[in-house]
Amino acid sequence: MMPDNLKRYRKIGFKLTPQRLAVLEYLEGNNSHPSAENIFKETKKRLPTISFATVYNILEALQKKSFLRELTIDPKRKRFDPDISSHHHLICQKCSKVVDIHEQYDIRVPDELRESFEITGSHIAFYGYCSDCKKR
Amino acid sequence: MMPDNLKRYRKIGFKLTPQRLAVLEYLEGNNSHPSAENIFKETKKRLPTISFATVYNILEALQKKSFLRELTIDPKRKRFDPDISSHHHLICQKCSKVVDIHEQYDIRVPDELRESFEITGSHIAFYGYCSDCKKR
DNA sequence: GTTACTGCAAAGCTTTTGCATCCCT
DNA sequence: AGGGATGCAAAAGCTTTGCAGTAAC
Repeated sequence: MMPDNLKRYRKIGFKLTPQRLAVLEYLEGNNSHPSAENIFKETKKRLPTISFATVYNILEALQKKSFLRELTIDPKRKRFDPDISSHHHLICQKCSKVVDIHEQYDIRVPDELRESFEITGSHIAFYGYCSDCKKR
Repeated sequence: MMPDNLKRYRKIGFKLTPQRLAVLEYLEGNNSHPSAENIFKETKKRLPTISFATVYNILEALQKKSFLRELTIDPKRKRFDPDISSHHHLICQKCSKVVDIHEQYDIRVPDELRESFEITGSHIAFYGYCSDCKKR
């Protein structure tokens, strides 16, 4: 609970409740790409009364404020990423581990499509097997 | 029910039941990226007794035989694509319409990661608003 | 005749919602 | 003080499963 972070959290522009602080602190620098359940279970350790609905509320609020990104990369569930810088991901098809890929790729939508679609972003999903899983 | 297709369907190597034929024919050349519910409702028009469980069974069987691809691009539900050639997609963030992007992109995972991960594939998701939705 | 598939209903997960209470600002 | 956030429980999707009956090969 370093005061530096507190300062940043205030800038999000929403009420800083203990629940929100718990989620924010859990997400701080977290690159595990947790699911809502992961976040619920971990924050529950510090704040046993927190509810699932509150966690979902907080996650949605953080997304609206652009402090959190929802990943559509795991077929089983939504994953969340507090790193909102432009980057891509690699997911293990067996254990669902997700790792970051901070690499710049030159990907542009063909002009024909640009005319009809207004593009807002892009994301590359790489699929494979992590070191733990590839050895069967 | 053109005989040409029937021939191809036999090569899939599974029992050709009326339910499977209905799904296969619905998917034939279909580039609407339907959800399981779409597929269920459409095949039900021709085969009113078909059940949801059967549709899911068939979709899973087709994936195992590599005749169908499951898309993890719509946050709300799984989408299916009978086009198994390597290509990418663009999804409307408002109406969830998905369109194909058959364009070659040069995307490679950094070497460091290649060492630990065994890469099996990749997919680019572009996000935006389609012509119907961008005019509010 | 076998084996695999279907249909039904029920269950399993993940995510959302309504609402009374509470508490951050 | 007021408005927004929480917690609970219930519901709402989407997807999966078990199993008895059935049909494709």
